[in-house]
Amino acid sequence: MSTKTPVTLKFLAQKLKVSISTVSKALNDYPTINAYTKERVKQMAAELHFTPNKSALNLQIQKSYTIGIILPDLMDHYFTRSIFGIEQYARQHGYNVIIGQSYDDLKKEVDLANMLLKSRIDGLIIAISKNTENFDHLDLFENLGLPIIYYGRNPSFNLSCHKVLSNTYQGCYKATDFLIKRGHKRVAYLGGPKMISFTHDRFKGYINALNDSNIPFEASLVAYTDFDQANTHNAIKELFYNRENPPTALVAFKEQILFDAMKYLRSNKYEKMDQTEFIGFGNMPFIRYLDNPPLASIEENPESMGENAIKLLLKLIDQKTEAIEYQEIMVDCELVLHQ
Amino acid sequence: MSTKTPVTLKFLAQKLKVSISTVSKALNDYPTINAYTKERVKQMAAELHFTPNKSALNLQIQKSYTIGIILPDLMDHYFTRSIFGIEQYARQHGYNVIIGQSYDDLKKEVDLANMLLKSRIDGLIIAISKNTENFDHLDLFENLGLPIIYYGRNPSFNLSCHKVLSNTYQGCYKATDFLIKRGHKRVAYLGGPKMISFTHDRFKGYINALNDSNIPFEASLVAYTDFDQANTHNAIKELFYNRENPPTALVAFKEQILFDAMKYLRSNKYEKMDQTEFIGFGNMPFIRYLDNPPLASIEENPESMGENAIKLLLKLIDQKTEAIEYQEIMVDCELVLHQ
DNA sequence: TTGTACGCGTTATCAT
DNA sequence: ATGATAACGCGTACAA
Repeated sequence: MSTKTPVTLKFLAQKLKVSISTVSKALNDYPTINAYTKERVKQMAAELHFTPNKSALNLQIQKSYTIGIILPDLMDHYFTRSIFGIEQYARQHGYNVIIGQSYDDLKKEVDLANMLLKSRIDGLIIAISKNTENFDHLDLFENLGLPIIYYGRNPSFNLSCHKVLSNTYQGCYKATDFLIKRGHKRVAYLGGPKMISFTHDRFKGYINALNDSNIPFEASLVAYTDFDQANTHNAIKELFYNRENPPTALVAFKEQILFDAMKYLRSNKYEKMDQTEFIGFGNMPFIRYLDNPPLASIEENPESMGENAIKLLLKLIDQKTEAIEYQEIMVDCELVLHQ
Repeated sequence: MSTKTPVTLKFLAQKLKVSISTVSKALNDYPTINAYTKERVKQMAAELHFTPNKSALNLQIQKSYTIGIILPDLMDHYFTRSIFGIEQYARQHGYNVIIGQSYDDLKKEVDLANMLLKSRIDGLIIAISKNTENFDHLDLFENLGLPIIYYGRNPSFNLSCHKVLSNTYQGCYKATDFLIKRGHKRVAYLGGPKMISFTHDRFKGYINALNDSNIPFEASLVAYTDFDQANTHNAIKELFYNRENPPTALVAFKEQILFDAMKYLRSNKYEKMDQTEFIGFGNMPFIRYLDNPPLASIEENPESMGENAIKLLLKLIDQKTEAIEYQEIMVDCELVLHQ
């Protein structure tokens, strides 16, 4: 009861008075092993709860059947949901998954990458931190022949790589177009941080939707913010106050930002609140708890993005052939109505 | 560029024309190795980006420096936040962390446990699924001498084990007492599923707070629900409608439930809404987006719970001595005001 | 039908 | 100061 002897093939072999390889073969159903012997071995293995040691296996087959995921933050439902898509498919195909959070900190991201390197993962799926401009820690993987999929966040600096991203352009086009079709002539766009490429992709969707409906673009209907509440309030002041013609609809970069904006307008008793319609990116689950939810959400389908990422990754892992062309997969967004 | 030779000690040794053990010792700063040799070896190792193979190390030292976490769902901020506490402390002490989601499904939980067993983790921290009544898959760990900490969810059926839990009794007492001190004579309690022990622990806190203030208990001020919206609406009808003296304050099992309740009352224009005060368990981050937030939240401090769990686990791992007494750690809750 | 021997990458012990 | 060897647990080619 006190000093545990680990249950290994060797241990089983000694107990059964056969050789180690007989035990191994029996457990792996080798046809050359006597049925009775197999029975004895399997019986004893079950009784003692034998489980093959993964480290030993990895060492032997030179493969870990493990893939790594690095992402900024599990508190962000976008990423948490993406894991669901990855995990499902990975497990079905015999792969395990190690998740690491960088907390949007480059140093943590580098540490995680090195840890995963030591663990000899077979491939990596990563949503880079917002400060990742140097890719040395990730290039190590490619140099070793380990495939990387960049997903969820666009590594603008790192052009030649596999990417799986939400089609944020299409999502923003769809939302803007939807608002126009509902009769809005004055649709505003509230963008996110300007360093993030998605901010500009979405802007393109916005402006193309306007163009396609022959609505003239008006610079004063566009403002930018980040995840700081005060900055969002300022942007909203710009867009909605001290002007003759405030917008009648708004498309926002992220629902977190949108909710700050809506709360600000409502608590300041913005008089045209009831005639103004709002759409943001995210489709967060707690929208059901809001007394006055936005008109709709742009659902980015993170699960599907995750699934696309893992599918591509496993293809690259299996394909021991020469590296295939770099892929860029875009996952379409949908509009989800709340009212 | 095409057929990668893995960078191992052997590979380095061949390149440098020294023995494998010299390389190993040089990299590990053995005092017996010539300074110049060390330099040469380290130089080459850095150049070729050598990283020791974790599987080989694990095999050799019979320890993985990895701990497993099994929890129901990363979409639940309570668990996601608990990871933060675990990760920080674990990494500081040289341990890695593997996270697995059971999605509250016993079969998935068993699969995860077996996977972690194969991976030869050094210990496990688990929040059991709501269906976990049989503990065979977890007893395997204890039989192997691997410590388990049950956390976040109370395994009522499995008495002799280490537990780290939120002190839900104390939290509910505090909230109820706070409401009483604010002048409320009629405080209601909306409990969660009756199978969950926390439901009853919280009830005890509620009723003890009443007693300590000499407020008579009234059965009609207590109702139960689960995470289904319709059931919550029914419970709220019971508590607030068709009666002379509805409660003037409510303590709810979980904020998800509380928000459903508040939205229901508000959208039905419950006339005394403005004089009624609400408190729920959770302190969810999106409360800042609500136009009418509850009075306060009971903050369960999941990070601290995670940290307590990992601290105890590492103590048990290091302590190769005979198993110490089973511990039950309670993490106190705090009241966080929103108005 | 079963057993022996080797190698995966690493460290530690014991030569040299 | 350096090198040879064994061991960790496993699968498999080859020998018996």
